Amino acid sequence: MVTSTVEDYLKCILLEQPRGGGGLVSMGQIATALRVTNGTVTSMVKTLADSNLVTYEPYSGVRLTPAGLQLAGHVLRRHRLVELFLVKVLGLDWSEVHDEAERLEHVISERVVERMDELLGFPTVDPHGDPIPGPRGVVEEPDLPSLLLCPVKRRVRVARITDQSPEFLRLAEARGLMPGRIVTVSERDETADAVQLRREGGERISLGFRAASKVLVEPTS
Amino acid sequence: MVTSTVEDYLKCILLEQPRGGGGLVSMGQIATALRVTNGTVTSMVKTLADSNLVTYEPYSGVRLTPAGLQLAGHVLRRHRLVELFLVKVLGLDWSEVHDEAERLEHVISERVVERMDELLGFPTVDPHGDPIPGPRGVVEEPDLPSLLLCPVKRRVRVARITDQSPEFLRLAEARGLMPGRIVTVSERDETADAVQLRREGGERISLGFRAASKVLVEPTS
DNA sequence: GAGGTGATTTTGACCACTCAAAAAGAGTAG
DNA sequence: CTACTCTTTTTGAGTGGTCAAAATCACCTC
Repeated sequence: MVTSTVEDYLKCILLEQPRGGGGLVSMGQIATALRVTNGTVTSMVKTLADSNLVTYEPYSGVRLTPAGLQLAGHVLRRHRLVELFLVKVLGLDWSEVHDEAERLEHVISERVVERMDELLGFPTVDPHGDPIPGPRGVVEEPDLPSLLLCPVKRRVRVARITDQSPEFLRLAEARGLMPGRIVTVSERDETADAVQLRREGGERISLGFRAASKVLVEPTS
Repeated sequence: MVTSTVEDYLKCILLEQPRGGGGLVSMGQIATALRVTNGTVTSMVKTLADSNLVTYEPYSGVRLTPAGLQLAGHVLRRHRLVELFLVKVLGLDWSEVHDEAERLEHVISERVVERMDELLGFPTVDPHGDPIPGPRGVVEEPDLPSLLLCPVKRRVRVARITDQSPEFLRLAEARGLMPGRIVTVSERDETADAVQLRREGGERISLGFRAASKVLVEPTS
């Protein structure tokens, strides 16, 4: 039986694992992300390995097996679909849906997932711009630049916010930095640790480097 | 912390407890309903009593305290609202929503409950005709006669189906016995254990006593 | 190589929930 | 009152998940 704790570990490993899927995820990473002690992770990871959901190399880290990857992908699919559903259908704020989805992702059946998917028109991204894995649990995370790395003085479209905390999301919303919005980076000041933007319509926004790195963008077509 | 197991026990006691709320619920009743052994119930009930959610009289039974009643009422509210939501908004069949709601009732937040309630227009009954407790968790279960006890040759309205099993619900649907439908009991035959009905529109239906007792009706106004 | 530092693993314990089986109580028929 | 039955309670054990603290390992610096 796959418990919701197991699902949490798998999803966590999927999210922590470096792009491409080749790398190992350390116990400490998982422990931090899941707010659990190191020892707990070690023992849990062993049972995951016993179930062939991860390969575990002591003192080095874990990697998802194909089975683990698929399971994690399905959990992530449910999570992101639920987030979008809560925003679009139930009218919740995008800053409050993460925790809710964190619980719902473990209990909704495939039937319900299908219905939500249909009702939402088979969406590809959630309210934060995170890609929604397909029905087979496969995700592809496009490699987008952040406001810290994108070309200057070019119109770009906000594509994704990589910090799910309510605080940051509320800030992003207040600044008009939701997926789909068009902005232009007018200047970056290394020593001042500041990025200056202009929103379509003219409003000027200033962000620290740390915040700017959490806003991913794509070129306007 | 109120675990979902605790919620299950409380909801079960609420549903098993005789109308009016005065009576005691036995360990065996709970064990059967929850598909758990007697010993498990005894020990669990003790911890519920320690948390002041029930009063426990050894060898006799349990009764919900006001705190337990309120908690159970909230769980039931979530359960029934979710059932209706799944049918009305997600288009699931009324025969498949019970199990789904059984899990969802433990994880949805008050925010989500409020939104669902609003979206559904503050409904008072779920798809099976079961009354939905109010925001304070208070339920009142009207005392309705079944097809076994209602007046003969009088038009009555189907109000509630008291068997949540998919099999029975599918049967009821096939016979057109959903809440709101108008029927007339034309005859009851004690020895044949059969109840004959006529649906509005003329179609004749035959039910055994056991099945007939699961369909509650109210007089047409 | 020899330490030292930081991460990892092991150990022993605990909590919530569960079962199977044994013990004890309640109620009934004679 | 006795015997029998049915229910309830107790006991002992197991599972999944967790922690704190001790032991161990890997790696970097000298």
